[in-house]
Amino acid sequence: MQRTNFGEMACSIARTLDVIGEPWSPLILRDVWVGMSRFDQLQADLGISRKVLTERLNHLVDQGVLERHPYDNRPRYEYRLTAKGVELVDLLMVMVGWGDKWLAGEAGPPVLYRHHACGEISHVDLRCAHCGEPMHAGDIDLLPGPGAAA
Amino acid sequence: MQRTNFGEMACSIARTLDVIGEPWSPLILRDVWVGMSRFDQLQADLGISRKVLTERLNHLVDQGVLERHPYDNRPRYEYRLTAKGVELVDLLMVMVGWGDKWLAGEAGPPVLYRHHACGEISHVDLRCAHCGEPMHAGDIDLLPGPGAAA
DNA sequence: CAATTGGGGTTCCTTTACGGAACTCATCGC
DNA sequence: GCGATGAGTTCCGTAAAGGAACCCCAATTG
Repeated sequence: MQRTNFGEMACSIARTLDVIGEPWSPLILRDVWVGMSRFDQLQADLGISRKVLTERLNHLVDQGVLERHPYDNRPRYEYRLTAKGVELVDLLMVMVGWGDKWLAGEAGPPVLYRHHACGEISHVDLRCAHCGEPMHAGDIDLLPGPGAAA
Repeated sequence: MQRTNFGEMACSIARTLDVIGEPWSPLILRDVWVGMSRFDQLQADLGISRKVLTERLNHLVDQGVLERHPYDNRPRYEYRLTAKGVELVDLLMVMVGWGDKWLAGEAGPPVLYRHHACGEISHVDLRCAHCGEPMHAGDIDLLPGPGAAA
């Protein structure tokens, strides 16, 4: 398919896509997040080809998003989220929020979140890390940062 | 590529990927978000093949994420975000946040956000829509929802 | 009024990557 | 010793990305 390399672009969106933008990668993270951690489990749950699953897991491990943990004396491994990977779950949670709102249809959302702090069924909302007020597309100005392209 | 159809899965992540999971789609949304709206502009800025750009734009319009607006008497169009598309920008903002933190390196982030409400350079944080407390991977329990697979 | 330009796509061809099934390899438990 | 199990690898057919060339139409330009 001869895919363009997004990792070289001066854009954090493109760079993030270089890590998890390939087909299946977000779904693999989702499964690992909810506790599915072994090769055959993932393969069966996703219905992904074993070849592609191998490629994706290697890439995610290379990128420091997943870690391989031996769990037996044999060459058997579990995949776990690293700290870097755990923070990617934020992205998944936002995807879930958008998909629940715009794509779930009559049946409603497939999964609900209960928030530990308040005990309620809820979902995520984006806030400014500085002042705590809502922060969405129209609430910001974009400025060139230090890593901007020359 | 004979890609698996994510849209049929009972998972809001998979369904969202069905809308914007193909290569380039998030970058197209980014460009439209920052005001780049015409075919040739997008093509030149992204370096994407015209064929693929055509396919992606059609798909995003079909999915109700972008709208085509004529801007001349000739057949000339601008692409704009719909309400559904504007809310996808949340996803982009979270990707930026993660990429800035984990992938920007020495040079620092390529782009900065100034939040209108407080005037500060900031970034997004995920909060519970119900109680306003932080809401990340470890702060929730997952429960089956009404649209769960049988 | 013919020639050029520019936006917005098609068409065609080559290269890559996905899907699926079969196969390998090492180690247990029996 | 013998099948079962986990974790991959190999191989082939097909579909999708990349790239360049081409097309259509309206408005300038000379």
